[in-house]
Amino acid sequence: MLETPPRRGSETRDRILEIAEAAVLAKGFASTSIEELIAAVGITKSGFFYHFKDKGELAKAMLLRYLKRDKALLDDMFSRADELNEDPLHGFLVGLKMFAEMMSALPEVHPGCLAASFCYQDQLFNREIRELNTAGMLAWRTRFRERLDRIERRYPPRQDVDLDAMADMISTLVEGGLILGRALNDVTILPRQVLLYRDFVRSVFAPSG
Amino acid sequence: MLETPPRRGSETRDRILEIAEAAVLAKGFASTSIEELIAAVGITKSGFFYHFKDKGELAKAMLLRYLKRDKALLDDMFSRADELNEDPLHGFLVGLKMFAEMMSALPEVHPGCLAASFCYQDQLFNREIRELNTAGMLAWRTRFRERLDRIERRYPPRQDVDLDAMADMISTLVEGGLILGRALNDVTILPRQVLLYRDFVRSVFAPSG
DNA sequence: TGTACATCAGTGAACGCGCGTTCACTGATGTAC
DNA sequence: TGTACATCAGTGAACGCGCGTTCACTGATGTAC
Repeated sequence: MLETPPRRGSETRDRILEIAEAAVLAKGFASTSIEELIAAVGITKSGFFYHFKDKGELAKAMLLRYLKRDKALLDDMFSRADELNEDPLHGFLVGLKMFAEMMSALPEVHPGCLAASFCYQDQLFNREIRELNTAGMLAWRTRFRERLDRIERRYPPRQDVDLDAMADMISTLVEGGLILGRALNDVTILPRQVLLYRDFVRSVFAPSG
Repeated sequence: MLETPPRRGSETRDRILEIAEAAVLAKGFASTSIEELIAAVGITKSGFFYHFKDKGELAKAMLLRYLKRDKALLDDMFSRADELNEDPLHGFLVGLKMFAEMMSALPEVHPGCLAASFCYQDQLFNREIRELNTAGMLAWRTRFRERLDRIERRYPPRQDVDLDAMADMISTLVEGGLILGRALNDVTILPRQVLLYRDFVRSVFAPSG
C-alpha cells in the first residue's frame, strides 16, 4: 500500500505556516482555528503543539516568515535592477517597473499583506510581535530613503520634496493597493499605482525635457 | 438618588456601534465579543439582541454607519473647497490641503478604516456586507474621477495619465497611510502622503512655470 | 379623564458548541560506546 | 556489529472557559376610544 513518508518536522511546520497565512489573510488571526489548520495539514492537535507552544508562537513564526520572504524578494529584484543600471535614478525606475510587472504577473488577486492584517488586529498580539511589524515597515522606509538620497545627490529636484514621505509612499501604495485590489477584486490596481509612483519619481528628479 | 434616565433605544444602539467600532479596529471583528460591548454600554446580552438580531447585523450596521459618516465628511469638505474656488484644479488642490490638515488635526493616531479592517476579514461576512464595502470604495473612485475629468478638460496634462489610477490613488494613500501610521505610531504619515499626492496632481496638470 | 392594549427597551437564566491548552504516552530514527 | 539511550514528531483523550444564541418574561411609555 502507501508507504508513509518519513516525518520531517520542519516540513510539517512550514505547511502549517503556509496554510495559516492564507487563512489569516482571509478571516483574520482570531478566527483561524488550530482545528482547521491541523485538518488541512493532516496531523492532530497535539502535533500542532509540538511545533508551536501556543497560538502566539504561531503568529510570531508567521510574521517572521512573511518578513523574511518579503525582504528576500525585494533585495533580489532591486539588486538585479541595479546591475542593469549604473545610474541611481534609472536603476530605481527599472526596479519599480520590474516590481509593477511582478505584481501584475500574480495569478489571481494578491492575497494581501500579513503585516497589514496583523496591524488591524494588533491588540491580539504581544509587544514582541508588534515590534517586529514596526521594524519591518521601518526597513522599507530606510531602504527606499537611501535610494532617494543617492538619486537626489545626482539629480537635484526642482522643488522641495519630503524624501521620507516619498520613501514611505511606496509602502503606502502597496498596502493601500492591496486593500483596494481586494475590495474591488481588481488585480491591476496595485501595479498601476506603482507605475504612477514611478511617474511621480521621474517627474520630480528627471532633468526636464 | 439617581433618577434613571428615559431609555431611548436609538441612543443605546448608537453607543453599541461606537464602542464596537473602536474595538473592531483594535482587535478585529471576531475577537470583539458581544459580552465586552454590553459590559461597556451597561446593558445585558438580551438587550443587545433586541437591537441586533445576530452578530452579522451588528457588522452590517457598523459598516453602514461608517460609510455614511465618511461620505458626509468628504462631501462637506470638498464642497466647501469648491465654494472657495471656481477653478476645478485649484478647488481640488484646496480640498486636498484641507483634507491633509484635517488628518493631522486628529488628536492621536487615527484609529483606522473600518472598510480596510473588514476587507482583511472578509470571509467572516456575508455577500451583502462585502458588496457594501466594494460599493463604498467605488464611490470614492467615481467621486475623484469626476473631479479629475473636469480638471483635465481645462488643463490638458503634459503626459498621458491613467486617470482611474490617479483617482484611486487617493483612497490607496489613505488606506496605506492609516496602516503605516498605525504600525509606525506616527500621525504625520497620512497627511504627508496626501500633500505628496497634491504635489503630484499639480505637477501633472498645472501649467509649467 | 379613565382604561385597555400595543410597543419599546430591555432582564435573567439556560443552552450547546468550539476553542486553546495540557498531559501521559508512543513508535521511528539518530547517536555513543 | 549490537545495544542502550536520547531525540524527533507526533497520538489520543480530556479539560474548562467563553462565546453567540434563544426563550419566557417585565416594567415603562405611547395610543385609541
